[in-house]
Amino acid sequence: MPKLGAEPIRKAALINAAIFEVGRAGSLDVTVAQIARRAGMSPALAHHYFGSKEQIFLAAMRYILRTYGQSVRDALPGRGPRGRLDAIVRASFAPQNFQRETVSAWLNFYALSFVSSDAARLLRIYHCRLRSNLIVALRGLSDHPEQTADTLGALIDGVYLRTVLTPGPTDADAALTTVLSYLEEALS
Amino acid sequence: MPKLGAEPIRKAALINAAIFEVGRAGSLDVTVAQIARRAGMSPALAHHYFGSKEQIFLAAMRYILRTYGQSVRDALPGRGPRGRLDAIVRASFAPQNFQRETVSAWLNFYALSFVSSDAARLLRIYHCRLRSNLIVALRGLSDHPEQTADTLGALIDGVYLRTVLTPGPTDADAALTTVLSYLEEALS
DNA sequence: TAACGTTAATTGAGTGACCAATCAAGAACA
DNA sequence: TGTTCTTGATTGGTCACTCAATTAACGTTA
Repeated sequence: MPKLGAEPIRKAALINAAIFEVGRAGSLDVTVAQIARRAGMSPALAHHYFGSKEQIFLAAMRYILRTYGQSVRDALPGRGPRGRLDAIVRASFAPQNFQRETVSAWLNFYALSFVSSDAARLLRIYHCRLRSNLIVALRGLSDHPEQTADTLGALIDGVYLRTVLTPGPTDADAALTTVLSYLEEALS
Repeated sequence: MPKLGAEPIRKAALINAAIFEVGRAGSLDVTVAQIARRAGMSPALAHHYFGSKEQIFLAAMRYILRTYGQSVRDALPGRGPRGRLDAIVRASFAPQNFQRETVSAWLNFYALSFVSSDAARLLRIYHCRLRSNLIVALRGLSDHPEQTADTLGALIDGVYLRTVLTPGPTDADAALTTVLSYLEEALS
């Protein structure tokens, strides 16, 4: 049933499936066959479009990064410095970015950066951008914007980690409260 | 060269090798052959003593947990509440517990808890114990000991994560400073 | 518009590599 | 002699990746 223009649709389906499967398994140890099956196609087709499993993972990582970056950018404009700060933090816990599978996949892609230099590059870019966004937003609010930014970044990662590890439904509100309370203390 | 009493020595060597290899690879995706080779023996012997790869991982996880718990206990006695708090935090960044490979292995064993219920059990016990240790130590120092304990726990995990991801030598001092500065702010 | 060649989409059936786990057997000690 | 230690060889299974073949859409041209 070959309809033309299947490529972007198939690729998107594979990326979603990869995020879901990695998130579900809690590790990168998922087979191309699993991903392809969830995306509703044969493993051969997945290889046809992406060439290798690593390329699927990298595309998924880029997708998550892009989605996150977009939701930060959407939330930024037209507020004071404190508003910008809030926006960044809130974006980290917004529903699109805080599904259990997404967060779990995200953490597992961290691990990919040990093996793949492409993944390491993506991650470094993301980290630097988040850090400089935070530092800019913190200027004038904190006495040591850089230290506060580093603490805040680490805290967000840690909360992600614990969210994934805690069984049951993810509680975005609790996570957000933890981080915002820290900010409240740090900026007063 | 069969000398008697090799079992504990061989097991210890395998546990060390497993931590090192998992830490180095940044994932649980290491073969029994790799672990055995680093420990200076054949893969068959590793299976002989541990039965399965999962058992090797679990033993390594227990070892890390025991070492950490011991260094906390060593540092606890004979101080005020604030001293106890410091002791717990400092133990987390003490040299035995803060080698890059150890921290990396530790984070990867987190992931094991998705797959292995034994690993999940170990992890839950550790988390509860750390949390209650922190809450007790925070009583009288913080207005909301539980919230502070959760934030502190997440922050430590996050700092671990970032330490592993940052290339170059691990900087225990910087990590410690980040966490202690947070405490300073939170308790004032 | 009908016939035809080109290209995209799709998969079943491999292939080769790797790996966890087993086993039988040898070697050294008590 | 029996027990512990040790390993080479083997097995069964899994998986990433390839290939050849099929099907259907599209463009072209007579």
